[in-house]
Amino acid sequence: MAHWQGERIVQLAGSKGACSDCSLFSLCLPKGLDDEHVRRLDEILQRQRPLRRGDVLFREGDGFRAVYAVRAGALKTYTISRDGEEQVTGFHMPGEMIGLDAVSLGEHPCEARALETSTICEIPFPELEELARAIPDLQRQLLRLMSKEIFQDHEMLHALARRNAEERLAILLLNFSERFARRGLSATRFRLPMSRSDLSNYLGLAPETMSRLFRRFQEQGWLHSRGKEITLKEPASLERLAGHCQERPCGRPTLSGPSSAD
Amino acid sequence: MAHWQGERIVQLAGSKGACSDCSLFSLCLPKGLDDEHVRRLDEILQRQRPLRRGDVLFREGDGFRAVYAVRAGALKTYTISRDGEEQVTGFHMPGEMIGLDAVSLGEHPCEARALETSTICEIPFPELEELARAIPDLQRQLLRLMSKEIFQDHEMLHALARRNAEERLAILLLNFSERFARRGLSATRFRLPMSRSDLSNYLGLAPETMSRLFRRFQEQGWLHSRGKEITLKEPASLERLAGHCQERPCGRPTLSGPSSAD
DNA sequence: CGATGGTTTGACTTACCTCAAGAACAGTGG
DNA sequence: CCACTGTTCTTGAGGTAAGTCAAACCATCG
Repeated sequence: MAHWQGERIVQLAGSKGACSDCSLFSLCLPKGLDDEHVRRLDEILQRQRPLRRGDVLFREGDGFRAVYAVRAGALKTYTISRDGEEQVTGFHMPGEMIGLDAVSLGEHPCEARALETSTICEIPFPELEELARAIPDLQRQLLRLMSKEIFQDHEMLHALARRNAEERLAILLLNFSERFARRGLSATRFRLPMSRSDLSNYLGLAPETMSRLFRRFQEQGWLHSRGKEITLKEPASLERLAGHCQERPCGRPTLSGPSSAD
Repeated sequence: MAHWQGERIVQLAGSKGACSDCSLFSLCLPKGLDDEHVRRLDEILQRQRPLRRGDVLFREGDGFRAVYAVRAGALKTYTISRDGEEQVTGFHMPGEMIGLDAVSLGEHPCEARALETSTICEIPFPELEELARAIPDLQRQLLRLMSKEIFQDHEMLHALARRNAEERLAILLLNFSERFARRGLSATRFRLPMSRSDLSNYLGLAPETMSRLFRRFQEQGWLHSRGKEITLKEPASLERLAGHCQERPCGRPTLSGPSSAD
């Protein structure tokens, strides 16, 4: 499977400090690492890549060498079926991880593309594996991270298989709300970095349906949307809709994204 | 979340030898382990549980202590939403793994139930983690296993979001065909251990639709089905249907189940 | 500025769901 | 071995949520 090397981001920003907000790093800290470990972790987190909107981080079929942590911006990952059709498999916000689905095949089964100007940390996988062996907490964290992604995919399966369009959108909006809130941003006013068609694709709907849904939600007074800017005015109503989907009585995010913390 | 301890399978069959066909074990062997490692691996794979049709391996919310490898029989895993609705998240055949989605939460986010008389290996997770640290190949295998599950879930997302009912069934049938073949069984004649409603639930369809699909496929001469017994008569036709979904030109299983090998 | 691609809106179609009623099947106990 | 009973499966009729098509609208950007 050949790729256009031209479009690829080859340049690695060499210098600058480690991204201390990267998930693996921050997650390990609280567990208490000794200086030597911090230093080594720091070392492999050095490299950063700047991406502009539309830039490709990796293509389907690319050899798997590293996983990536989003520092700033946002990316989407998507598979491409033989007829060229895309299926968005996830949106990735700061602090979240990309590429874990490539470990088993040894190549990336999906493509990752920046939705806006983004910076990401490249974490070479062999080094990470090696280090995980030395640092039990890191190994555990890595396993947790992957496990969480499985768990979230299962919630998404549930949403796609059992929920109607309205419920899916409600789930998604609350999911993003929760992810923004976790980063210390507003849970009710935020900017969705992806297009409506990316959203609709992710939710297994037609773009037209997505558009109609936003209008309906707005008519109900549940939210205000102006382009990508969203203001949730009645989160409770959305929760009522999404509620059916929640696996637990309350509190736990229903469809929390591929975030790093757990 | 309280459970009926009564229905739980508490008894652990003590004695008998390790299950040498369990995925982790068999997967590590080819990589060449020394005797000591084999012995230790053997040790934690000792315990087996016999399950009868309908028996519950673990419930949603159960504390996470171990992962499980299917030795014989078949199980399904499913989440339960607040309104009591089930969503089947996977079918698990011999050599495949259950419970990896529980690592991050520390409790099982889904329920596992035997579809027929089954025996499974319980693999205590702390011991497994510990051993993975000592045996690099095992660590890698574990990461691969989880990565593969993510990858497969993404294929399933694609199927649910972008494929119609016929295509989904074709994909599923070929998937099972491939899984049976891998175990050395016939790829064209097999017995699906689950009910039509489990199948339909998994594929995000109504049971009635499933029934109609089987009839249609039979009318087309693509297969013969008598209850749970399936005979694929024109796999090529099914492949043509499912083909749209394949991520790669050919060869690779489209929606291969949570199997151990890769 | 015009070109391009994303978004909205409306009219129409359809794949799949729902409901309901039989038919086949699988246990269970006599 | 055969009724009996509760499931699961099948089949049909009819409804509807969401898709498709097509056109207008609107941002963004060279």
